Amino acid sequence: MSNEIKDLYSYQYLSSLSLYELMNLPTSTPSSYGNNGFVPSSYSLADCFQSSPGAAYDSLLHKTLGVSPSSSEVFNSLVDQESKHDVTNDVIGETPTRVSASSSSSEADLPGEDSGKSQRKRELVGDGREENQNQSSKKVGKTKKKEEKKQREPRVSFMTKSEVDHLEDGYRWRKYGQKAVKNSIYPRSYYRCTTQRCNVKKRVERSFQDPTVVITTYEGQHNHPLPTNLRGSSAAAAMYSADFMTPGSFTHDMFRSSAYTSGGSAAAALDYGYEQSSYGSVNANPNAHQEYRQGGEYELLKEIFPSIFFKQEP
DNA sequence: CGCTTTTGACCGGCGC
DNA sequence: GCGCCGGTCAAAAGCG
Repeated sequence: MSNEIKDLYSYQYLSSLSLYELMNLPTSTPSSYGNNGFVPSSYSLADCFQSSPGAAYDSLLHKTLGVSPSSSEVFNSLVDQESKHDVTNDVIGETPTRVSASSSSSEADLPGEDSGKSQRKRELVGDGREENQNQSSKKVGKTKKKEEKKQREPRVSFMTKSEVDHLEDGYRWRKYGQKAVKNSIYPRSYYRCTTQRCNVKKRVERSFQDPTVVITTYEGQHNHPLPTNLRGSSAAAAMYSADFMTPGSFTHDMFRSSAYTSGGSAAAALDYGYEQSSYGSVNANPNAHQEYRQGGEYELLKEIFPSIFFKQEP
């Protein structure tokens, strides 16, 4: 894990990138980039990645940083790294491979987190949640464990500039652990979705190199809509609910709304590690602090890769 | 009182 | 085999 963090820090961050800017990314390569700023109203980042994720990233870098060939290497190195991993495409559906999530591998950085030990506890106790986890980690044999690893839920990590560690994303989370992070003075917090039979997890940690940056990693897919009684942001809840009703209907306007609602921005990366993460800085509005993280990043990701974030009940 | 957070213990995986 | 590390558990404490 420490190596991954080092890798992450060695990557060049995207800077000054708002969601709105992301929305305006062209789908084509940088060479064809430059249509006088015209952007279709229904344009979405999902379109961008789905049509040509690599080109999208190149364009993104080109547009936001004013660089192209050298910074493209940043992305390429990510791709190379990712190509070593075992990507489960049936889980991620339409997710493009170059920015895809993986539900597996990462054996090195993430040892089986819900394997034998969880069962041990389950046998001793056993509440509703663990009963659910039982479904995914019932078998304990070594081969089963390996299979389990391969079937690990896809993970999505991204970085966000925020003053608060735990960002409001519309769902309710319960903290179940906190660990010191190696090579970092900031701890990592572990959260679980509080909804019954939903075992989505997320990890939150603050970047050691840039303390203004929060690294959030989601794992798993919610099997339920967003809670309507979202604390602190009924507007966000309404937006999320609408989003839930019409997955994939994300439009340019919605994106813009989301960006401004969240008061920030995020550039997402999918994988099981942080090495693919990049972030965009929030707009430099000193008065926007209280509006931080009303939700946005997660919804953004959910729109980009709906199959990862939302799993319909059978 | 019910829910959430804190925190030390514990476990499995992995590298040496 | 041993130690390190990431992840999880669960009792206790905190909070509204």
